[in-house]
Amino acid sequence: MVLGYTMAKKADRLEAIREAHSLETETAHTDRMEDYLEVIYELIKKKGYATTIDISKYLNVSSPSVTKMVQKLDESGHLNYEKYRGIVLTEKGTSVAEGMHEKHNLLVEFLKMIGVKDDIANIDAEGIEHHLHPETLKKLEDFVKAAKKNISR
Amino acid sequence: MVLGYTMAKKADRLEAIREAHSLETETAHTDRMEDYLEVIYELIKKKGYATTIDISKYLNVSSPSVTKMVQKLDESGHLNYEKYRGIVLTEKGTSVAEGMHEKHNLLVEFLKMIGVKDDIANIDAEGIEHHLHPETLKKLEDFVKAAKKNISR
DNA sequence: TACTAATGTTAGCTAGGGTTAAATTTAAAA
DNA sequence: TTTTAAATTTAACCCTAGCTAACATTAGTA
Ligand SMILES: [Mn+2]
Ligand SMILES: [Mn+2]
Ligand SMILES: [Mn+2]
Ligand SMILES: [Mn+2]
Repeated sequence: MVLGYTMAKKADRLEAIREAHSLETETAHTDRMEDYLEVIYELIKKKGYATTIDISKYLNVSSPSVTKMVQKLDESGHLNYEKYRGIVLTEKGTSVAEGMHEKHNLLVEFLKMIGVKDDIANIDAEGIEHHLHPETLKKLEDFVKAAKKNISR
Repeated sequence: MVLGYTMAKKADRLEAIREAHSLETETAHTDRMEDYLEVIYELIKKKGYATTIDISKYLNVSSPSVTKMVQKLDESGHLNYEKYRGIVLTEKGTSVAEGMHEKHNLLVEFLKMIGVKDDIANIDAEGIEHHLHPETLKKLEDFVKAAKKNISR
């Protein structure tokens, strides 16, 4: 059964929190970089290119903030940036962006499934998408898939 | 049925992202403040008091970082702080901390339910707990409650 | 082609949250 | 009660990510 689980003895909450906070981030990029990459990716997918102004519009930040972040993403190898000319995602940047897209997708799908309304599902997905362990992602996928199957039965 | 939902036409992802990023935070406290309050609350619950060193240990930060944040939390009215003496959570601080405790609880419970292992559930809960809309929280509660009922049937 | 409007970038500043090194204060031991 | 050790705080920094104002470039219009 999907929901077969056992109630573990309530382990020390503080130890769990300590464990959670003691992890070093191995990703080498920040949540905010992920947000920018996500938007750049969606813009390129939709219009073929991503302008400073469009990025700033969808992230609700000023254009200088976009320029600065784009320079940083160029430095970190997530995209190639030519001043005044344009942005191209690298393999690396595309991979991160696609990951965000999938996570966001999955989360919205799940949230809507349990009855959360569309706009709120998207708002929460935007926050949660940065904090999913691969294992969690996998289990959530399995769950959503199984739930879909049950519905269409 | 718990999982009755309809597949909405895939609305523009960019618009959804824009909507999500256009929200002003009405909470007046940061995610990090929430983390500190959570740990302080758990420490006091367990030992009766929360020292600088213990807080630093469970958040994996240096003691000066703790002192600084505690000063800020005093300023914001979440706790009363007496230099070198100690910390007492106010009504306001307690309320925030209890909220974190509940959200963390609920998330771990749900994640374990779908098969995520204990330690990873806690790690993800620690990240996600700051990004749950009240509506999402409610639906997740309902879901977990319903799932529990089904198991014990 | 010359001028103007739109777009993009740079400069300089802010706030949040973190660090290490150097005081202070409190607690423990002699 | 003095001396030493532990805990805490302050000082002086760092980095991320944001902003406004000013400047530079590109694109569109006359
Ligand atoms: Mn997203
Ligand atoms: Mn996001
Ligand atoms: Mn937590
Ligand atoms: Mn947390």
